Amino acid sequence: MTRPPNTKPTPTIRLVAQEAGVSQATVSRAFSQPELLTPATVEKVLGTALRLGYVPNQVARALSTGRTGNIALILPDVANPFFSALMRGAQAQAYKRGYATFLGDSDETAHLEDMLLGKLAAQVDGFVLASPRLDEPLIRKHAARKPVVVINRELEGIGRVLVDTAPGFTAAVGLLAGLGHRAIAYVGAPRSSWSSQQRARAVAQAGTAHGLSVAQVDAGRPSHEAGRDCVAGLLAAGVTAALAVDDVVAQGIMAGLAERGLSVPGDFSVVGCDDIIAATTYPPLTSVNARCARAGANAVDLLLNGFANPAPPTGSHVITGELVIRSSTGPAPAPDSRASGTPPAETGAATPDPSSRK
Amino acid sequence: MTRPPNTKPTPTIRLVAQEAGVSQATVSRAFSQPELLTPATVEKVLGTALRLGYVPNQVARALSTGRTGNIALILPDVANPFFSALMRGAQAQAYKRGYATFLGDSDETAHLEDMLLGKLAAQVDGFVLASPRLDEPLIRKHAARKPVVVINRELEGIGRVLVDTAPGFTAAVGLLAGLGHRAIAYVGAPRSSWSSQQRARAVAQAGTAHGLSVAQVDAGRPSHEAGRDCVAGLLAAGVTAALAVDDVVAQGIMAGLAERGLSVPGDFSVVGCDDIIAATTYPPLTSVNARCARAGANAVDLLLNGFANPAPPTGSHVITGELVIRSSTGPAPAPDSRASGTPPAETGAATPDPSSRK
DNA sequence: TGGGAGAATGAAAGCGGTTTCATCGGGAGT
DNA sequence: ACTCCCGATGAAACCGCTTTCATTCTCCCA
Repeated sequence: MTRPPNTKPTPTIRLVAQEAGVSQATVSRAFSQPELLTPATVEKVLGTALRLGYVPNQVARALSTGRTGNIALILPDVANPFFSALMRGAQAQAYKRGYATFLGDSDETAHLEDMLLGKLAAQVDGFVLASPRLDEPLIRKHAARKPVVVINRELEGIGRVLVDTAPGFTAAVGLLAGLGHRAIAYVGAPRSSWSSQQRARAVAQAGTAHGLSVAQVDAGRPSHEAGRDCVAGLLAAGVTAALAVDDVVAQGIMAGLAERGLSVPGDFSVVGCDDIIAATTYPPLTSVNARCARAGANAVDLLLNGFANPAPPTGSHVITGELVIRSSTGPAPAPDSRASGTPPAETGAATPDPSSRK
Repeated sequence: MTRPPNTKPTPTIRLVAQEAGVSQATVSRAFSQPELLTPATVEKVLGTALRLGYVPNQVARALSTGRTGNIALILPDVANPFFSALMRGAQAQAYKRGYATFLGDSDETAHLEDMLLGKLAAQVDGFVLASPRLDEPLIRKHAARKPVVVINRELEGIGRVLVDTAPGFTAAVGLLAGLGHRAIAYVGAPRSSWSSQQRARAVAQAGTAHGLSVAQVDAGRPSHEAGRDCVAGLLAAGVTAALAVDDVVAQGIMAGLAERGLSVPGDFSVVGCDDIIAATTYPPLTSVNARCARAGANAVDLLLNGFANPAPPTGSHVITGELVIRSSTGPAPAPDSRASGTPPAETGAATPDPSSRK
């Protein structure tokens, strides 16, 4: 039982009890249920505790009570802006409600996710699983042990927060149709992603409704590179606009277009999703706002509220993502003006930018 | 001792012991000191443990041993790509070495940082403090209780990882000087930031060495908006190139320039720092690589290695950031060619992009 | 004035591990 | 063949706190 280095012997409840001339139970109660004690006793105990610099040991308390005051947030990739934002919202909300947050990055792999869930289980009161890569039975196994709230995954009977970006994508397709585009593409992630599937479906349906031809492109792991690499395919397919699964891919597409001397939105329109980094490019990206931070905060609320009830959290909470129109979308190019290498329009299309004020 | 809701009785060491027909002590040893046991016994125990889904309870272990197997990572803003990347590296390294990671976002405030340190202290074996906003005495106070490693802060006697970007900035100034720029600017964050100070100094010194005039601009909290907003000032100051405290600000500057119809690098050169998101714009940003992920991983290593020693970690570990030349830097514009709104050069300057392969 | 109800407190049994110390066999040395 | 010693395992104490249950002690009311 070697103590870790650099740790001054911390005063324990026993010492305080001795010093104050009461029992350990009384000291304990002075901290957790003072209403059971005489005000005088409470004062005496708290006084000596303060004098001794005593602070209740959270670990011991957790072992005894079974509640840790911690939650864990597991997500596929911290470096992805969507998850960073989500994490920020979640962590802040947890802190606000008195909980500390473990972070687990699964590096997009189901296996690591499983390991993290297992390792952390004893140290937390519940999990928030963002876009889990784990298969359903495994998720349910873990959910049976500890309360779990998932984000962006449809699992009946498990608490979940869903960011419904379908309306935003539908609106985006409508926007493009109105701008005269006749052939568009959706650039998605692998089908394991619930979000990407949902978005693909919305684009396909809206495309049909507007009489557009819709190409579906799978970019693989969503990254800037992936977006850039699929530009050749997009141009070959003859589309004049692309909707991407997220802003990172959308920016990749913009970079790929720029490399070829094509301007946005003059020659090609691009729509992203998440709206975290959409405003940081030039031209700023038209994007579907996913309210990531709010999704994180809501998930934490759902989880924490569930602690009070005997039953696990089970409701589903839907957040609707709306289209934010900026300057990466514009009128479809005339059929022959393409590939002429015209310089980018300086001010973008005449679409408003309702979010530039934020 | 009400258990939290929704908790199936987790298998304990006792159950495994019964099931495997051995004592608790043996089960414990099978996990923590298997070399004391017969290989056959170990196998038997681990087998039944696996079958039962037993995982050692970290909380109980922590109470007994005094070491939690956790560390905490405190940083000013999770959403900032620099810290996201750092976090990713830190978390991965901690996991690799068997530690779980608490995340604390201080929202750039010293007070929250202090609270987090206090709340988490009992649950972790040590802290990694990235770019702490806390004042020195308070940091030392916490460091006296638990091992602490700081990133990007110079505190004698406390373990620290410093990302030395000065050489990169010096090289960047040299590059700009070679390209014919005579008046440049450094766009920094408030002076509370060690990194920004260090960079400002490097730019000033290198500028003097090359006979350039160097303007110092304080952009406030480093953000895309801040970068965009300072463009007017930059142009008014008559500089033809700017070095920014980080890539986010650099991208803001690029956006501000684009809004005014100025092309990069045709009319103006921009250099960023961190190199996390530098390659995701068009033109891709020349940037000083800060090796964020490595900084995070190194900090964790420093902290964890310190656990073995009786004394707290105290060394300083320096990571040198090198300049990565991409396409946002080019020859200084001819004095009169400015503001003509020429389209961006399609391929950027003739500078190589050594990192485009990554 | 006696009997309870109830409030304040204490004793002690866990929570789920780790670790010391004792125990038990079984070669090796002579 | 008889110690001696060591390697493998078990029994039990302990980590610091919570909580049940028992114990006192008051105080109120019949």
